[in-house]
Amino acid sequence: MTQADEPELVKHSGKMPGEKRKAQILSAATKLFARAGYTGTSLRDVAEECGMTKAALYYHFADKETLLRAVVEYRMSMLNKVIDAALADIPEDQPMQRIRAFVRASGRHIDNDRAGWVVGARIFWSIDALADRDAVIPLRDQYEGRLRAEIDKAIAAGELVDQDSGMISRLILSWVNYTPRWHKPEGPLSVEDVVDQFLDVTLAGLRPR
Amino acid sequence: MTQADEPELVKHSGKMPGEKRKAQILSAATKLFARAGYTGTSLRDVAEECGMTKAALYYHFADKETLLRAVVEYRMSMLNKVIDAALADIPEDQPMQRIRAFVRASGRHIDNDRAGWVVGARIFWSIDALADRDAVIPLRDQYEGRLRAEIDKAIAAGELVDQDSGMISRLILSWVNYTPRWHKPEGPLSVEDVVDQFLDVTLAGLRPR
DNA sequence: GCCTTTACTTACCGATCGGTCAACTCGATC
DNA sequence: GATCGAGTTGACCGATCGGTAAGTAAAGGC
Repeated sequence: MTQADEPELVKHSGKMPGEKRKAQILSAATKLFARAGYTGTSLRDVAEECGMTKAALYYHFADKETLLRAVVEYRMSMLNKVIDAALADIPEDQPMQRIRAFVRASGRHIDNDRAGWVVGARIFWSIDALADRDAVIPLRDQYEGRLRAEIDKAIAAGELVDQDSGMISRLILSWVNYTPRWHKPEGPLSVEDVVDQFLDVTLAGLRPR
Repeated sequence: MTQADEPELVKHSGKMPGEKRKAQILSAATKLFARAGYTGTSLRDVAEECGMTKAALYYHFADKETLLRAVVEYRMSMLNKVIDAALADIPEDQPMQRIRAFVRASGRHIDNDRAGWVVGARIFWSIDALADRDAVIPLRDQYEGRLRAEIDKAIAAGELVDQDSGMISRLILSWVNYTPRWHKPEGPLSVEDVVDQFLDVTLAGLRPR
């Protein structure tokens, strides 16, 4: 599921069954795209990281853009699964608890898969010439919609001030998305810890008077 | 000072005095780096945008990295000037007002020079192979230090809860830096308006009980 | 034993990249 | 009007890019 969980996938030479190879390529591409950017990563780099030839990549993916899209689609669908699992435990009528679960699960996801997050949240959306984002946009909307729905419910229940829920969700997603830009994994606080603290401040600032 | 203020600089062919040409190149490079990224922008693109040849670029800048560094140094020093000017009007013993002035000036700066902000805040720091960031790091520290100093004063004065000022400044800079990622210039709210609203929420959440 | 499919390799393509160089233009200086 | 240097040009370099063509080793079904 995460980079850290797939150590056996790197640098494996020789033939591999298609699905396993595809997963390995996705993992390697995620890592390299996150490190050097999309245009800064060559397909030779990706192939070498997998212990294979560049030409073999084209057996599994049509071209470089398709590979990038596959990386992002995979990571975004994983994120949505994580969010769904986190919200499943919490009653529908507890929007404040569900907001916290959303934020914590997002932080945990970033802790588990930083490279995937970088590619999915930063790199993918900043490639100007990228054609056909159609498959990924619904995945992003699903993620953001989960949060916004809970904010709306919290406002309706009088647990948050009656402000535009779009603005509130963008405020929250700001520091969720920005944390890995400065956060160092080796520090005492995990990303999950940090966003939990930030949520305390933000929710306190949004409490109805 | 900003992209919008330099329309006469683009596509001017023929000879130009060195300083003016350099400013034009910086402006064009800023725009193109922001649009397509560093590796995604070729020096031919930059030269063409200026109405000159790629070879002529090398008369003004040693290489591509030097050009990027020059772009970022220029934009960061402009940002620090804007911040200094905004803080100059406000008494030293009013840290909360000074925090707001800092945030508003940052938002205004983003409104005025989005491309410069994108290159300076996003692209520059994500180029992994970039050597010698030494000239820019102090400029960034100066910017962030301005905010943190005011937060420390506000905490000491009992106007903010006694939490780690580094975390508080990172929380604030999160949504300041993240706003241009979703904000559309043609909308009703400017970046300055948005960060002003976000500051209301955040400061309310940090008020001592 | 044969044939198809899967997964891959070597060799190559044209385009473009960052960067270099000798030669040129042209206004200012004397 | 010769000189000089700032600014620029076009032609070129080796390297690398994304992508392709042709062929092959191994595995599985029949």
